[in-house]
Amino acid sequence: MKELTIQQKKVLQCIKFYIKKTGFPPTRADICRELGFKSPNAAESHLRALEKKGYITIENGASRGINLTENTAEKSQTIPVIGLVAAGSPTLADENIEKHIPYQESLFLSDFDYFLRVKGLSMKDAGIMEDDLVAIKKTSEVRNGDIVVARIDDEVTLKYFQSSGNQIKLIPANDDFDEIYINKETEGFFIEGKSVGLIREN
Amino acid sequence: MKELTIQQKKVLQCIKFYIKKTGFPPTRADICRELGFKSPNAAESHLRALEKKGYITIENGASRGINLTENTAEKSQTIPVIGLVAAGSPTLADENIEKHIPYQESLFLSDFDYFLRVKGLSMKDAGIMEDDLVAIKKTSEVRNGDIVVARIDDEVTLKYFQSSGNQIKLIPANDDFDEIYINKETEGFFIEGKSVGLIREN
DNA sequence: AATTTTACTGAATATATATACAGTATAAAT
DNA sequence: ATTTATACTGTATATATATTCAGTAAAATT
Repeated sequence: MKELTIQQKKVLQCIKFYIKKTGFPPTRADICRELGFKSPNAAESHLRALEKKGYITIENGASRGINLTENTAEKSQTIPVIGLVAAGSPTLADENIEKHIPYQESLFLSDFDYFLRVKGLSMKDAGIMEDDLVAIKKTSEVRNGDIVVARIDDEVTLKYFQSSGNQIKLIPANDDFDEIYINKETEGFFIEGKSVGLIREN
Repeated sequence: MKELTIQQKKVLQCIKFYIKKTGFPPTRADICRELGFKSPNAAESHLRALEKKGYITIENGASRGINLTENTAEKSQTIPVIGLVAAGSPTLADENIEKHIPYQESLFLSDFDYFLRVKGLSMKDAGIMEDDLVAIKKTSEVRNGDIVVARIDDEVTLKYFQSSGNQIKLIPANDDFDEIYINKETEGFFIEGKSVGLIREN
């Protein structure tokens, strides 16, 4: 979809906000009032631009006849589920995506970017079992004690994070597994994100 | 909320359908067209009746200024979260409800009735930790190996279910806890439901 | 260098729309 | 028995609203 200008984005935001607030779309005059325009034609032309770029549809002749396009309306988005394969990075590349599941805002306390399908039992004492879906927020800002998605070359794992200086410890929650020691500057080492929630489908 | 007449229900349904179809509420004339009325005042009076009964609000002077009330709009339903208190049944009585969280259809494989907030670690080896939310489907039809919500008098617990004949075993997933043996016909024993999923909010 | 797009003001207008008023008739509530 | 609510038709109208036309000016594209 074609990119919007800053001003067009403002108008689109204004429409969304107005619908959320009132339950019905704004008139040209309403948009002018909200954004400080002095002519209804300012709103009109922006609306036609948004229509041309596919963000809204306009029912000609109808009052408040603005309809947000499917892509535009943030109804219930979907979140990708990514398999935790031993070899291969958990990127959002299409070939790694197992499926999409409907996403509900405020499902967890923090927002997140994708679900990781857990393989193995290395985190079982943390209550993370095989086939669980762990909600991952993409970030490299993690604290000691966080459960993180760490990549070492092509290997991806879910572990407790513990650092002191340049030394990083990746700690499993299972006595049958060993801790991993690694240096911050090690080539091929990267923190993909951290766990902010979990779903078990049974 | 006050009951609606058949005709008023038709009008309300018409409004909902119109919004779903077009993205904005209908005019009086639109309602007349949909329902075969010949006077805009027919729609007008029905709208005022719906307003009076609290199903919609009307912004006076605004075109299409109809807004569905919170109860009326079937946005995303909410599911109650119930605390697993040692004494006290996990019924859906108001005093037991901790909060409501937004519900997304097909979040789990099966549908469910409420979330149970887990206290204690008696099921930790099953990956069920303190404060987890276990999705419970109300049913007494459970199979061996199911994780069930069992009530014994006023005590409510989450355990593995195992039965042979009249003998029932409630098995914890933690060596520090003991199995519970009980008879099917025991007074005060009841299977409230079974677990069909889990959410951890971190 | 010429054209298109963006980003408006300002005025004018046809029409879409809410809404009031005048009736008619039946059912329900007080 | 009387009032109120339901369920409309039919007419009328003030105004809310979309939309066109005439401009101005800067930025982006071709």
